[in-house]
Amino acid sequence: MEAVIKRDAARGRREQTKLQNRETILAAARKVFSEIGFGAATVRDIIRATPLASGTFYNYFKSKEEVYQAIRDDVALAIRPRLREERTRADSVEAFISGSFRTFFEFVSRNREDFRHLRHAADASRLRIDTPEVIAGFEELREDLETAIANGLFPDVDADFLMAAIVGVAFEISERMLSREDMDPAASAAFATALFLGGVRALPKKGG
Amino acid sequence: MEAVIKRDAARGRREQTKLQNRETILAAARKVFSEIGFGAATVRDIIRATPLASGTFYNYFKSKEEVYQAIRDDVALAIRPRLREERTRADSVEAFISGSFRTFFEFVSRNREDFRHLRHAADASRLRIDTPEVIAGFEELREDLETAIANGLFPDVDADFLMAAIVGVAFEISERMLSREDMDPAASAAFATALFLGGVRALPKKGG
Amino acid sequence: MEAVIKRDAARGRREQTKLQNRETILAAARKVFSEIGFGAATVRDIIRATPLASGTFYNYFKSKEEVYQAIRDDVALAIRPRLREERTRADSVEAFISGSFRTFFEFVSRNREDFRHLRHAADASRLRIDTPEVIAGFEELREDLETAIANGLFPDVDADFLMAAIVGVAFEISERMLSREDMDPAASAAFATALFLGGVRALPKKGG
Amino acid sequence: MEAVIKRDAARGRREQTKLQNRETILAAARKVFSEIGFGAATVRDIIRATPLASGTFYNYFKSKEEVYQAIRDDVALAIRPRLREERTRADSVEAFISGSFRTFFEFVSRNREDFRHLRHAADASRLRIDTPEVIAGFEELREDLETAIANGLFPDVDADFLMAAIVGVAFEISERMLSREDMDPAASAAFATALFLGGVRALPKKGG
DNA sequence: AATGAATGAGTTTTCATTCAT
DNA sequence: TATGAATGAAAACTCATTCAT
Repeated sequence: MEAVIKRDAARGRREQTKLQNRETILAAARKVFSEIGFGAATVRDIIRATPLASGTFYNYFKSKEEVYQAIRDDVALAIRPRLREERTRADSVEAFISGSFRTFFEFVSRNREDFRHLRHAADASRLRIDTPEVIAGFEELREDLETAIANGLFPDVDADFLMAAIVGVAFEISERMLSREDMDPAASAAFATALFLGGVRALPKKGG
Repeated sequence: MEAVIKRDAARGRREQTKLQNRETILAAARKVFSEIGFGAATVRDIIRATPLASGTFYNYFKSKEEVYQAIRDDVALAIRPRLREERTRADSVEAFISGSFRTFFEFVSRNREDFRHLRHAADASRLRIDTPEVIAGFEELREDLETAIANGLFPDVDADFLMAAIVGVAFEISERMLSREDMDPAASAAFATALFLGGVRALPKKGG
Repeated sequence: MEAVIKRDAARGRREQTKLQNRETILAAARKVFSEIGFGAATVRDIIRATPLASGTFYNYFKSKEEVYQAIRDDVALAIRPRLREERTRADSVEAFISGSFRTFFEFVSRNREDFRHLRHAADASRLRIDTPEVIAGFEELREDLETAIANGLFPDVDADFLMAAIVGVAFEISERMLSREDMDPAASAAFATALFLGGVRALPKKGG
Repeated sequence: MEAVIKRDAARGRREQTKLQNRETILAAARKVFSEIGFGAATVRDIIRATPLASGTFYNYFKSKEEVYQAIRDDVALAIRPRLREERTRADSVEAFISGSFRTFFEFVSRNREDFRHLRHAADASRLRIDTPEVIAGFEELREDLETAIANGLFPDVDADFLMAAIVGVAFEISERMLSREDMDPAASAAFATALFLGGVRALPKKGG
């Protein structure tokens, strides 16, 4: 009886197509990388975050490095069209900047649980981890900025530094936003947008 | 009396050796972290980069995390007074912003090895551990901003968000700067300053 | 169908190997504990007394403490049903007491290796870990005593204390018995039984 | 200034005579052995339970085995006269038995804190540890019994088994007693004494 | 004699990878 | 192809003991 039950469970798992197993591993890897970082992550960690057996991992990937590459590829494939669409829609610096921040802070706000756990990782420590997705997102942002500069939308500035500034402000303000009772993504976006469009003197007055 | 003097001399030498060993370990850790990243580094790697015995490591630190915190604290302790001085001297928004960024990027440039391990190509994860020293540095910035607002130097904006924006831009642009062959702290400071004073449209033209 | 049969056969063999490995480790641990004592024994000692690899130990047990508990549980599981049967059959105080002690000392005598490590000359410490199994055995004894009291078999005494007294005498006399060349469970049982039925003045004369 | 304070603290320690250091180490060892057992105890554990430096240990003892021997010697020296006195005073089986149990349970009751911590050692495990003192006490009890038998006070029974029975009952009932709200050493002693003088049928009725 | 940091051998534990089923 | 236990190399950590002061 018991054996039969066990066998059925096994079949259930087995009936996942190969593609599903691959996706299962990739999803687990994304989770693990975002939680403890690529360097500290072990193949065991990834397998443990999966219902699969350890040996199965090696049917799909040779190492965690290969998984990493696969995630980068997947993400790039999935994200590029959306970003391209947004980018072509922006017809001004204002639209580009405010659209980016609004989207980002709303995303953070909607997925607050995913972000918050990062802050409770180790006792007094804060971890900010660049998963393959995040890095790909950064690269995409730079490409978009370069395109915008080429199109005359932006002045001919250092796209790399500008990308860094946007990313830095986005992440740091997110953390502040997450620590507040009345999380307000619109206000956060307004603050960051004003800063990038006119500097500190253009910032909204407090409680205004 | 004589015995006391002797003992004190002994203690002096001993304490110095202790301090030197601590520095030896910290230096080795800085090297290892910057070479292979924090996540991938092991305590063994650190010990191996040292002439000391394995057990000796544990006389000074409990884990690589503790070493990391010590490095961060050292750095924060070194830069905080300089930043504070710069900001206290400032009599305009321009002086406050440009002084802060100039000091910060120059410090990062001069201590590039300590900062490089914050993010390394071989390791896709970025670890930012906020030790009490680091947090205190952030708080100092906020306090200075609040004082500047009270003094009418800055408009009455959200000091918490502004602090976050400054910190985010400083750290992210530092990383970009560190990854470049021709590290140019002055240019980095000019970029960040221009952004905070006038927004993207005030940014210096590339190669300008 | 065929595949299923094959798989089940495989599982059967695998499960058996697992069980055998577990037994191999437990046997090695019994040997090591009885030779050098529980406190002084290391996981390495246990592994070394085994043809298995070091990592294999950790597939079965987390620590030597866990091995110890497993041994205790095995023993308790083996003896509990016999004791219970003996006590349930008893129709007099004499039968209850003498049956319990006879069964216990005979069991100890037959499984002397499992019990010997409870206390060993080389180790001055005696460890008694009350796993759920062992505690359940004690509770069973108390329940049986309470039933016997309710049935008028025993006077209305403190069942908790009486249980403690029986357990204490059983374990301590076992240790003495195990340390003797001519282990004599019948004599041990006669001694304990006489004590519980008539006190020290009813004890058998030495060598009698 | 700080150095001076340190030096004074050092002098305070140094002014302990050699004998005091020896006693300090022995007391620490007794504590450690009773808490984690001789086998599991390390020299480090003993030093840690001391204000002394690690090297100092080796000025007094070569190993933990040597400490153990010293404790046994000390205890034997201190306890023998008292036991001899008690033994010579007892002029009947009743006096011997009831005196022993009364003394023991009162001792346990008065030192409940020392005994209770044994039960909270490891989560669900109970440890009973024979320190040198305890073992010496057992041996003394056996000698006393043998003397009593020789004097015709006790019948000619197996003194080793009788000692084991007394010890087992004393310890197990102590545990039960310690777990009760209304700890009553007199009642515990009465129970054990009645058992040893007349068997289960002579036990006091519950609540009587 | 007292100190306590250094040592490195030894123990504990984890991990990537293999392989029989 | 999936499974998951076995493996043993390597990492993490502890310890008894020494020795310069």
